[in-house]
Amino acid sequence: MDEIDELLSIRAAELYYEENKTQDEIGQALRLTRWKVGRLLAQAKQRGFIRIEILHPRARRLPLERRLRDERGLTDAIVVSTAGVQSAEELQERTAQAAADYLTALRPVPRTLGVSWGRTLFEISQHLRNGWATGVNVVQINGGVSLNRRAGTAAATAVAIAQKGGGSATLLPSPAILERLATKEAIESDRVVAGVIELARSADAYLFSAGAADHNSVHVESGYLSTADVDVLVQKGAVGDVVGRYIDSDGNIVDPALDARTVGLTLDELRSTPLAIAVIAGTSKHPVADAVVRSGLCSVLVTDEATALHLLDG
Amino acid sequence: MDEIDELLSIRAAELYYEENKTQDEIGQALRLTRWKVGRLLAQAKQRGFIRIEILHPRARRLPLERRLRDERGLTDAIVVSTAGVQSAEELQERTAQAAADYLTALRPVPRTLGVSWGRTLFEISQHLRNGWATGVNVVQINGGVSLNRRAGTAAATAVAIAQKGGGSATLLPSPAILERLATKEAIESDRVVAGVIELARSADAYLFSAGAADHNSVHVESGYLSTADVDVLVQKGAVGDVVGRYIDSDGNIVDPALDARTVGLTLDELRSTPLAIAVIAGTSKHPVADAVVRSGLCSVLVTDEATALHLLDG
DNA sequence: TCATCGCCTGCTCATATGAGCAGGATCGCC
DNA sequence: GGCGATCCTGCTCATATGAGCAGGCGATGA
Repeated sequence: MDEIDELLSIRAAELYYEENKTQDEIGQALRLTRWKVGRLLAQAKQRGFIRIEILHPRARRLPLERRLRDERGLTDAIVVSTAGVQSAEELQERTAQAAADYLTALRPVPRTLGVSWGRTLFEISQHLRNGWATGVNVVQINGGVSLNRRAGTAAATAVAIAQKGGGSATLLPSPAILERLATKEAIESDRVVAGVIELARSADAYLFSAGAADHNSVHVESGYLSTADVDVLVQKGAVGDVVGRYIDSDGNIVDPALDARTVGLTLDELRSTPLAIAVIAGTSKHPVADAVVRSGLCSVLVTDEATALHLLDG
Repeated sequence: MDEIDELLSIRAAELYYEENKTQDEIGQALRLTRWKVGRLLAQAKQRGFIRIEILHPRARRLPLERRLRDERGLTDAIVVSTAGVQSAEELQERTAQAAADYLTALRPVPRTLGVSWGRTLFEISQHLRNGWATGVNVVQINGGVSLNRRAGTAAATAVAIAQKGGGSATLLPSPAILERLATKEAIESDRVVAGVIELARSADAYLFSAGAADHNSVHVESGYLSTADVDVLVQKGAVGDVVGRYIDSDGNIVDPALDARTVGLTLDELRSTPLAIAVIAGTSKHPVADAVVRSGLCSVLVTDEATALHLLDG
């Protein structure tokens, strides 16, 4: 296309999209046939001169979703738009809303849903509507008895999801990470705990997020890890955690000893489930999102536009 | 419209604009009739959920142009898009390009074109193509013999416009501002100078820019005014200058004594001409652009999107 | 309870747009 | 300069979209 056609296609686009003229009218104005105008418009679109954006907190990016499915082998993907987002909190909220929408629309409705806990999961629980499902039982898939004043959000999350879905919650009565391996093994052999974990293994679907490997982690906030612990993990290559287990950029466990002290479903168990829904948004989580998707930890990903682009770039 | 319809309209817009589905297909997917889909899309547009942008350096904003004509009484308006502009220079370039395009397309072709000088005018002269007109004579409308090393850009501007338009330039051989009123009157009574000014008065069209009242002014750079002089003018209410004459926000001369020492067409002469093309772009020129348009100093305005919005806001 | 109003729905018909094709101009290549 | 290949143009026809309208539905007030 030469420069004249390029300019004409811009003029045509202005008249078509901003002035709502018909291609025929544009043809008369620019002394072209209407077919030529149609072709100019098609070229303007194809060359990216025309940008159409859907500006709405609930808007999604279907082309990115398709690419994630096709190029990253996901069963499904939900990508929320970042257009007009002012803060990280807003992005988090949009993503949580989308995850809640996804759960609500999920068919067949899972009878048992395994959930992790954290800021993202809590927000999802808040965005679910009463009656989002009828009779969904929720089971925690990793340890979540908090050590400090934030105690209870893990439980509150699972309970809220269950109650709003007309079912009940089964909590995993255990810390996330234990100090000694022996204690962890003792807890896991407890009949109640073992039963919960067994139930968790049998869930129809799993919903979890991932944490970045930084000092803002809920594990630091909850007192399971110190900032120094996190620094060590990062040095060993950790990019973040999934259900309390820290992974490197290939999705491998960074510190097997630490992992052995972590209560809950293992990553391999998660990987082998047919419906694992990961909800991961925000710039700080790009590396861990990448690891999760590459190593097949989730079959469904709910994320934001920027993260999706990051995943597809590599 | 209730929330359900709002969400549906977003889903429909995604499928329509991002996935190129027909309204009928969308209807099947969302279990709606195609008419409902059409209405949802219309509402999404009307409520501003859909934003269509034309991304191109040469793109214009026809709705803003129309509003400037209708609401600000301009004969014509050219508004360049600011989408994707990185720097003030880029904006300046786009606007100069648009001014050059406007001149080239102008019908009837002016036989004599009066021009001012400055950075904007120089850039316009550079963007004009050889043969943009056949036989346009150019005449300077304000004094432009520079006092320092930048000497010659005023002349170069007029000459370039004339040469590329297949005509010749008539320069006004006088400084822009003289130190003493008597000198100014003496120069204006000189036969050559008087002849040039007479020719300038008879031009078919005028092309000029406006300067902001700040220390970056070409008058400071050229040595006609000191930064202190500018500060005084600003204190008296100056928002900028047109053909070397400083005006306040109502378009009135700020300092009549200074104005009397300024050589060239007066503002009232400019106001009474049928075709006065002002080219004004950039945030720093918003106040002076406002004054120029409000006081009827131009009949045609070439500007950028942000400036246009500023003009229409008030 | 019922009449009335106004909005919404799904239609018909007119118009706008896109797909595909045959002829012709243009370009490069010898 | 001649020749073929390629691209481009303007058409026909099929499809998609928008305007406008009649009927139905629910809300509202007597």
